[in-house]
Amino acid sequence: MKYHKIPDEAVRRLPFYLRDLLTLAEQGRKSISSRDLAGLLGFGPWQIRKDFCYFGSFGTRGKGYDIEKLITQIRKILKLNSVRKAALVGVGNLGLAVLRYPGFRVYGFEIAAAFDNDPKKIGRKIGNITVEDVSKLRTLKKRGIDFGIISVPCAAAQQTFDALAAAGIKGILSFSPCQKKGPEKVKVITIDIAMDLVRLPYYAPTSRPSTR
Amino acid sequence: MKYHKIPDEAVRRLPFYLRDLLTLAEQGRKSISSRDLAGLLGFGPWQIRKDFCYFGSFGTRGKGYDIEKLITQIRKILKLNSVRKAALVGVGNLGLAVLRYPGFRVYGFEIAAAFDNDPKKIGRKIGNITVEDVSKLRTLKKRGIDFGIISVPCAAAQQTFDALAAAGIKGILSFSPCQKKGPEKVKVITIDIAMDLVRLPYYAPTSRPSTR
DNA sequence: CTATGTGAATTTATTCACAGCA
DNA sequence: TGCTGTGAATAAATTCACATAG
Repeated sequence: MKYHKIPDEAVRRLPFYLRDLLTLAEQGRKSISSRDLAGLLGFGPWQIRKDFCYFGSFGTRGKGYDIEKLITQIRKILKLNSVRKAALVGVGNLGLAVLRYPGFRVYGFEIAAAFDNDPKKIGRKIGNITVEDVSKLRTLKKRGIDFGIISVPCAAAQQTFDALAAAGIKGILSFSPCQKKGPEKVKVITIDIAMDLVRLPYYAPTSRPSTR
Repeated sequence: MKYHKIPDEAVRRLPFYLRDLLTLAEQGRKSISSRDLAGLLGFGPWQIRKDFCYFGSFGTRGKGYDIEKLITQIRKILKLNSVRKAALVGVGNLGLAVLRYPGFRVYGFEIAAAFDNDPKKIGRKIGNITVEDVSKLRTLKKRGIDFGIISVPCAAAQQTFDALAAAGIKGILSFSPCQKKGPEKVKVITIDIAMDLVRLPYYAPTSRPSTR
């Protein structure tokens, strides 16, 4: 294998590979060919072989890919080989949904703390997490929490972002479009549900106004 | 302007343009140059001019783009020029967050109905929406609801998807990775929060295990 | 003289096609 | 023979550069 700058698109696909491979492993499946995996994911076998080839070569010719080995490799590439801890800021409905969602664990991710500025919420226990005051954010580094999730109202997003950055957080997943990034080395991924929802009508066939 | 097949990436960017343009309009701003808009969005002015050029030419040379006109145009392109209605299925924490989120209106989108299969939730009122039994999904078409949002547990995702498709829904935003698409003409956009969260460590600088 | 609109150039990503290993 | 690994070919998207309109 030669050196390649890894396409961002390939990195974006890795979690999806991991997701389906974990399901396969759970079902007791031991190995899979690029063709079959492609079938599950809905794109071509080339894509899969090409993507894996950017990172190394961990298949067996004539046989396919060993699922366990592949999972280990992708985890390593994504730096999920040891547990990653994230702090959630903003315990509203969305925050609660994230806190209660059990699905991060399987990827090696753990929501390890939750914060809010509402006294009525502080102290409340959700699962094994107790909601803390946002002023405690500075303790994150000490606690080995490197990632943050922002689910606060728009108006509070920028200051939350700044506080997380100041706390030494390395990456942030934000549900608010309202923090316009500062001059940071913090990786930010923003999910704005409206941006996706609003795109549906464009693709809808023969869309008619709902005014009938 | 000549005919162009519109790049999917350009379509994906349009809602973001719309978002920032709406903010500018709200601030009373009347026009903006591709350079300034690019500054807000974090990419180059070429991108913006190129994207708009795929759809027509609605700027004024030497002057910039008229914000109101641009908003109208983008709305038209995205087929958001009349109100679009969506039904939410699955009133859990995530569903509630979506129902309570006031931010879709400004794009011309309205959550017009909510469904669940839990008798304890059916009949409950959230804002001006009353939660209905999922068996009522077949009434959607009649009510002019063309889009669906799936926020049900994984196990129920496939049947929810099928029910929405059977109800004549044109597009679906799903928060579940568990509906593997059938042979449909329904456009599906899936958001899997884990897929984004899990990507953060890859980009994090000098990521160390949190095991110290 | 400013800022759009758009072909052309460049970069990036996808798809192909096949050599080579199990 | 079957399926991977990977250069080469193709397609797509981004960036440039400049003619052109206001």
